[in-house]
Amino acid sequence: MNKKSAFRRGKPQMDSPPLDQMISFRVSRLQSKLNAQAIKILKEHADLTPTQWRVLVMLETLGECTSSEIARTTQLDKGLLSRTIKGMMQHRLIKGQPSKANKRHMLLRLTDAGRDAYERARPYMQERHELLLDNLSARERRTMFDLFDKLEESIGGAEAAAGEAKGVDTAINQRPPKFI
Amino acid sequence: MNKKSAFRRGKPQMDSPPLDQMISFRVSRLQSKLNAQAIKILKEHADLTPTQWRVLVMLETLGECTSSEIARTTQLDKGLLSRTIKGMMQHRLIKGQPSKANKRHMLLRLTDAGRDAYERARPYMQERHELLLDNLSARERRTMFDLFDKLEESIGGAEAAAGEAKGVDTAINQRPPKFI
DNA sequence: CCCGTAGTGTTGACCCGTCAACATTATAAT
DNA sequence: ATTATAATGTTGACGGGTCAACACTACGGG
Repeated sequence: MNKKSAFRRGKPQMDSPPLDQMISFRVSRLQSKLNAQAIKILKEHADLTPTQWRVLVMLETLGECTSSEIARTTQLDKGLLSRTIKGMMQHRLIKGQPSKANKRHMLLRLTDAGRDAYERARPYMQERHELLLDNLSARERRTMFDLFDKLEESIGGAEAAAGEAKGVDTAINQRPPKFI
Repeated sequence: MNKKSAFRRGKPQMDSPPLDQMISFRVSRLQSKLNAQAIKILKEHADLTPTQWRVLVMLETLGECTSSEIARTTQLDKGLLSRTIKGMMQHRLIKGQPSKANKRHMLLRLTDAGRDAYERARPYMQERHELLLDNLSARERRTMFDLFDKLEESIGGAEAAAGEAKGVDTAINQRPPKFI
């Protein structure tokens, strides 16, 4: 006997399958939709990818910085960033000059073309963001980022707690109590 | 002159760069972390991928259904589902028999091995979910799914509104049964 | 000064999710 | 019945993100 919830399959609309109440699944689906929307807007108005857009935002804000600074701030993968930056340089959206103070660093800056692309996309991205906010109550808006923070923190905490056995969190050799 | 916010770059931790206040970016980062956590748990305890896990959850709930039913309910891509289901059949986690009523349909059901895998992973996935909820206040918990719903709805609305310009609708979401 | 360690950025390999095209079958229209 | 249209599921192609290995540089302690 199944302890099914109150929905049954069939043609008519079914309400709230169990996955809909799982945070991870909802975040994943929401991300897909947001990402698809962003891809479309950015491609249409400035021929950018979301990651390129994020790099532009960071450079616009920081003025001049390195790849690792962006990686730390955004927590984006450094490999992804390396390729993205390489592509943006080939497209002349940014330029990089080696730092004489630190030979490992590549100091990145926007080109005029980069700032152009940013300014072409910005109003649409902003409008989209405000559209997202418009449908939220003031309270929901205030709660939202707290939720993001707390959820991310929970994951970090769980990671740390699980990895506490060993110094390194390579994470593969964590014996389950049983099974496997 | 830049209208920078009150954070400056440098070695010490910087607070709240502009991307941190963008919904799409935060959802994307949160999804990455949640997904990485799920991948780890599922691989360790049941050798499943997140998509496989979701199919198991749906089958456990629905009892018997078709790929398209899962696609409609979860809004997962039908191509992704097709491959996932094929893999799960090869691993004997599910079995499918062609429907005699509708030759296009493949009726899917859990095997014992599939139910086993589900039961091995379930307690850990549940524990993880409760851990996520534990750090949220009751009010935040109540607000969270409203936020998911409203944000997804905003995107759908924007898609429809923006899509009238061009015929194409990019649509991750398979159209839900029309009837409305 | 030297060596071990940590940080920076590049690259290759890999997997997953997305999209489009397609064959097949069901359904609706006339 | 015939035909057009929609739905189901498969497949190939592609892009993007993740991970690990690597080379190179900087730094700190002996």
